[in-house]
Amino acid sequence: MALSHAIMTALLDDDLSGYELARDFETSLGFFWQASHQQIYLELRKLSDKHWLSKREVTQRGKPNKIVYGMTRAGREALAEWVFGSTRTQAAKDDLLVKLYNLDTGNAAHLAGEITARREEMMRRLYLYEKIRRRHYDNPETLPTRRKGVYLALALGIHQGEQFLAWCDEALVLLATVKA
Amino acid sequence: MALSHAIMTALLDDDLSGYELARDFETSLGFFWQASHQQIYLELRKLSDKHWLSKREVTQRGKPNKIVYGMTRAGREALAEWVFGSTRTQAAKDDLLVKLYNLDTGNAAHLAGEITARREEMMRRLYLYEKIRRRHYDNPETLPTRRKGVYLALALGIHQGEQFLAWCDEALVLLATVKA
DNA sequence: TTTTATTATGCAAACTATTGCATAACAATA
DNA sequence: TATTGTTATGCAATAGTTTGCATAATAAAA
Repeated sequence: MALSHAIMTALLDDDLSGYELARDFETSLGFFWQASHQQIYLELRKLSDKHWLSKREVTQRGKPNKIVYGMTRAGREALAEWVFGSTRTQAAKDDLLVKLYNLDTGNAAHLAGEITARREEMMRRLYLYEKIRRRHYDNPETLPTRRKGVYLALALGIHQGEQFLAWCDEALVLLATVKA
Repeated sequence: MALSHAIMTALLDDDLSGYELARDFETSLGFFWQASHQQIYLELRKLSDKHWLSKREVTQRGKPNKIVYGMTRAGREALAEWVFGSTRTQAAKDDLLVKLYNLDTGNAAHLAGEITARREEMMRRLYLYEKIRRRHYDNPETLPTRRKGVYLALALGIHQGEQFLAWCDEALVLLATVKA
């Protein structure tokens, strides 16, 4: 179970509310780990019950109040320990690949459409990635240690993304050879 | 929910028992969709209750009998319909990337070890992929339609895998610059 | 002033997945 | 003969995730 660890990782440097976490998870760490707000709120409560996170209510003007969570000493220790554990590779479960196993003359055009949509989505994402990389991670060797790790995650995202675009192009060419 | 669809996809051409499916899921389709035998048996029962799969007991000599499942007309229709639905991209949830966000001088060596292990695992997998590709998918344009789809899934696996190896090398170089 | 959007948090039900345990037929080995 | 390994299927408990619903404060627009 790693959602809790992903959340704690997001709280390493900043204290955040559930709402802010949910928003941030749509970008940055969320590129590598997604979660709905329901899950995040649930996990936050569990973690603060365990005393791995501290919570405090913040009064706001013009907005509803929020509950801000931050890492405790115990939380940092537990997270650091988790990093030392070993992880199994998890297969990327992707509907699209299962669907491709079902390719026939009737659905080739539909699948080509899905691949085109994925391609566009990936283009947008790569644009974001690249923007972040150029702005904050231009010279990886000179970064402070932790940022090097973040850079590597970003680099994998970029490489895999570019690879995916190339695959989409190959796939679209091959799918075009399937006559309806 | 796509485990049911992955199972039906595996049964498109051959009738298989739960045990055989579980074994096959460790290779082939299983590269893109993993499931434990418990899940598979459960899903098989659900699908045959829905009459999307037929079941029959096969008497064996020298081994316990097995229950073999096969696609029904209704199952094929439901699967074909599912292929036409649209799919959301699911974020690859990978512990390793979350761990990298926690990079520090204390865990750099450990993470390098994990990456090395992943690299070796991917090498073995690529070896398998390549063997399959050379043997069965050497000339994609001339394949029958459905096999073209399978080829594309394999091609993505190969491309992403090679990309991953390159990333591992980059990561190991950068991690080596982190002083303990 | 009613509606709509944003910020903010949560419950409950249903579904999906993992872990641990259990059984049993048969073969091969010690 | 007792143990171990392979084939074969399953239950139960727990954990994790998704979906649908619900609430409420405030701001901005219609």
